[in-house]
Amino acid sequence: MYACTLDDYLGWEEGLIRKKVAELAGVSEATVSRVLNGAGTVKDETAKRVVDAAKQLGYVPSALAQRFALRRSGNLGVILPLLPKVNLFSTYYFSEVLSGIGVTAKQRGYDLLLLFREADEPRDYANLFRTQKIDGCIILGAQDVPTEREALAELKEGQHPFCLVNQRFEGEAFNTVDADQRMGSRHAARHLLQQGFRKICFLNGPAEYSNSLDRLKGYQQALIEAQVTFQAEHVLIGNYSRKSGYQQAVKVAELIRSGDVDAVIAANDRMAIGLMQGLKELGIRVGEDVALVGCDDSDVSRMTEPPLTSIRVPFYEVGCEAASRLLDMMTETEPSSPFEVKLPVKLIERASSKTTRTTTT
Amino acid sequence: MYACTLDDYLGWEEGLIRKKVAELAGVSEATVSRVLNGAGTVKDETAKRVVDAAKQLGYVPSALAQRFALRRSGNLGVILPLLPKVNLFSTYYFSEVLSGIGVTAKQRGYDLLLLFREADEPRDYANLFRTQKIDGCIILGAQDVPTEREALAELKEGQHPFCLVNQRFEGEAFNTVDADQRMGSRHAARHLLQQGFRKICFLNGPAEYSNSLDRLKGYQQALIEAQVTFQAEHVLIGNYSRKSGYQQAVKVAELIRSGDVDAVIAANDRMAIGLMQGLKELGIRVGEDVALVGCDDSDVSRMTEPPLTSIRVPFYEVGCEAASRLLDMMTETEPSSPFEVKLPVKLIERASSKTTRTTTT
DNA sequence: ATGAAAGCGCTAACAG
DNA sequence: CTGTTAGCGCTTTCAT
Repeated sequence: MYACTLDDYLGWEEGLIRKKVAELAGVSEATVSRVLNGAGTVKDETAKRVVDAAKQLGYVPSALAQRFALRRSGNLGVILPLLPKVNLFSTYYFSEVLSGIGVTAKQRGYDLLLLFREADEPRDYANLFRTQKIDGCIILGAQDVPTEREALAELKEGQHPFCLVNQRFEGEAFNTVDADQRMGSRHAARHLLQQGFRKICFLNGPAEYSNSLDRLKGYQQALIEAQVTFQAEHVLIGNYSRKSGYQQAVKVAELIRSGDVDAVIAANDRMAIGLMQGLKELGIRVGEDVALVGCDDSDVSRMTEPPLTSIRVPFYEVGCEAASRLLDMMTETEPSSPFEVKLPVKLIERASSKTTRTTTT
Repeated sequence: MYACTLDDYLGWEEGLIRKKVAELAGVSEATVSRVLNGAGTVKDETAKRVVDAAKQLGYVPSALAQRFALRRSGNLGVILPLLPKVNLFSTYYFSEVLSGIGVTAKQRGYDLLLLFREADEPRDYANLFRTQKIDGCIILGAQDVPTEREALAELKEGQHPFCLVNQRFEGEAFNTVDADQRMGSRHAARHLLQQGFRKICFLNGPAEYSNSLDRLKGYQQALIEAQVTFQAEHVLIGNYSRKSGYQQAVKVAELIRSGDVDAVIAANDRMAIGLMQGLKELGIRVGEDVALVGCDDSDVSRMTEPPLTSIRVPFYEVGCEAASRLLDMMTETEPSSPFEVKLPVKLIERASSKTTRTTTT
């Protein structure tokens, strides 16, 4: 439209369109602004003239100038770890959360600024606010390590609105949206217990992720509820990568062969799948010799053989919720109290956790 | 730092920091600007004083104001289809490309603005430039449909720098970075032919994606080179989803049973996996009764049983290349000619394409 | 209901 | 080498 305007071919400067619109509508530039923002009070008839003139000349206000004048970037920052090569996180997880955030932000007139955090890079989140690149931010893949805590404390200190996704920090009242991982692994363990498994091993992720601790707690809780004694040596640790699951297979295989273990819960699908492959190579059949449950219900859980029982987490909704809450907080005038949301999860039963056996040994 | 400054507690306005810095360093505000941008010529000694003063007061220039003054947003837009629910694209693909773009943009001082395109939404890419939200953009998941061609033509008409990833438009000289899909499926077909398979079926994606056509051509070319007659009924069409692969299994099974087909190439891994599952349910074993090759070498190709032979595409590098070329183009003064880059792919042989049979029927 | 004018924080001539 | 000054395009009082 703009490119085809007659005036455009006459060669006048870009910067003068606004004035042209005002002239064409027979009003001042201030009124053009008022109309296009729906702000102030303008007579319907003049408003119409302005809108028409703008359309005719193909005028669209510069978001850049608007935001500068308003001293708001209009951007919601999303900080996330660099994914490729290091496949500790599932791309499924990020895609879903990101989509949720994106759709919500868009609905509310915010743009998404994607900020990759490289592994070695200092976490200077506050600077993003100082430079006015973002008005608020959502942090994915945060870890409970000192540098992260410092960076977040600095954000809070500076009154910068931010929200963590899937990571809580003990002792700090940060805004958080999380899935109820504890309930998830509790369900998983219960599901196995109900089928008669009693020797359940737990392949967890690193303690830097609060999710790992939550899952462990849920597992322990279920055992206690079923009056099964918790055994520390039934807890193994991986790093959420497929490889780490694969490597633990040796250990798990031993436990199975010695009769110490008859079922396994893995803290995510990637490790579950690695474990499955490792066990298979060692001659142990998942779904027959041992039951297995994963976490995340990523798209690969349907693709394994046998299909993997898993905990479905509403990642898309987690993203929506985080963005929505954060934006609320950003648009409110009086400071609201920090939120800590937990979304429900669901056990999806598939063949990997259903053996024909009803009891063990 | 800023939050802890002594002056801060004295309650002066945010907006005056810059002046304070200038005063503290005993220079004008213009010199502060010069120093912080490394522009102009400033005596080393004064520069040092300015840097110190800025550090001491915790002053960081506002990117928002800078960009406004420079009339450049500093943003690289990335347009991509909304992923969740409709799983036609692999999240792996997007994560990799996006990471490549992100890292490259960051190195060159650009920020990434993520723009989700909802399915029903009009493709008004040009407006993003008019509003000065972005200075250039990369388009992922574009399709060869009239509305897309129009939107892109408008961009080109307006001289807006943009680059397509993994999609070319016949007859248009748009900037493109693509993988050599044609060579990929040619390799795939050759690989099968070399092992004695002669009845190779091709499960392709929709024609709206140039990749689909490229892959088909490579497949046909390999057949011709091996003097095997191409048969139109050996080409099936899915929509790149796992489900569509699954659904085609019935048809493929028939072809296999009737002895018309002994190997299959699927245009992506998702369909290959769906097909694999479908065939399995129909009692046909991939890697034994039929050979199968996928495309993308996504992370799931290693997780199937048997592992899936696939075409590895350097998606991360595709992202880097697209961003890099586009940024070059944006920073050059004289208009350069359009580029059309094709990155090499590689066949990754796994068990799904290696049967013990050496010939057929 | 509308116009005039002051600024948002920074850059970039242009002087000196 | 450095200070002065005039904008960048928009919003927003403050008058009228």
